[in-house]
Amino acid sequence: MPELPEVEHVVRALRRSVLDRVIVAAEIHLPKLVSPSSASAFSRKLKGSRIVAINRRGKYILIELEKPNARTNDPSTASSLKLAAEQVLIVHLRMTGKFMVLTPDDELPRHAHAVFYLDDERRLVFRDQRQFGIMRLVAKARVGGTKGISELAPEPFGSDFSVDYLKETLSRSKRTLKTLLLDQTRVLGLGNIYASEALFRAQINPFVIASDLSSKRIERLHQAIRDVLRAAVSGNSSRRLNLEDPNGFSYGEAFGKVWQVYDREGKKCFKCGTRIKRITHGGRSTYWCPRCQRR
DNA sequence: ACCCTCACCTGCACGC
DNA sequence: TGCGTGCAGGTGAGGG
Repeated sequence: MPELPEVEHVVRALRRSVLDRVIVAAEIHLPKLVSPSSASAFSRKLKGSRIVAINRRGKYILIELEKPNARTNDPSTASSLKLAAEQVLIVHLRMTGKFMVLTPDDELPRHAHAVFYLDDERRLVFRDQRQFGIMRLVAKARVGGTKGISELAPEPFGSDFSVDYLKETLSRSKRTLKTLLLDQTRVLGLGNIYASEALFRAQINPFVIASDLSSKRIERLHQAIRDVLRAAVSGNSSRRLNLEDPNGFSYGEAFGKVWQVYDREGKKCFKCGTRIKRITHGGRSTYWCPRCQRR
């Protein structure tokens, strides 16, 4: 149930463990994972592809693949490598998607919806208990135009995500801050945990209407968003995600970490001692300190 | 154009 | 023990 920092950790772990490997075969056990592509077409396209880069855009994982052109029995095309097809495997983990790497002796776990056989005998497995995760295969040149990715807000650590950008964005919305922070087309990278955490850090009430926020508070919120995400990305680097260790650190329990407000309903605010509140709307919980985050 | 509600799934913790 | 309910870190379709 990853937000941007957890996805970043998955990306780094994938790089450490499968970069430069060739996918010699692929099995898709849950057709809707790759819909609207068919499972067989998807597997066929992946087969023979080398993993040449692994990146992230928002919460999407982008696995760049190169597949040598199939017509290698033509002796006149000695330079067939130049014709390598560049594809990108786009993966979104949604709530429960996870990657793991299995050695030949390992048994396939439950909910293993995709299995990629690598050229070193290992298998890269995608598990997803709730089956919300998605995979798409697109030509490299078309990644930026892919629905879902093309609408994303600027990367939170990039210069495009400026105070001015946030001011402009908030000024045009009548939604509450909590809702707006979850909208990846406005502010990128936060999920339900870090949205609450960022608002606490900025000492701003989650139910304030976006366009009502003062300049001073917008600046605080901007800083808080970056601080919260940065802390989660770097704070966990001491414990690396290891896709090959089933008992190892997984991002779900990443952080034996204590949230400031998330999941702390009824507990004392670390700052002022007031009991943390929670309400649910639209099926999502929002946590806040009614004293530190007054309206 | 915007925003809200619901749907997509499985599994776990809880109360009766 | 079993069953019902609510909840879980994300998004997208569909409708107002």
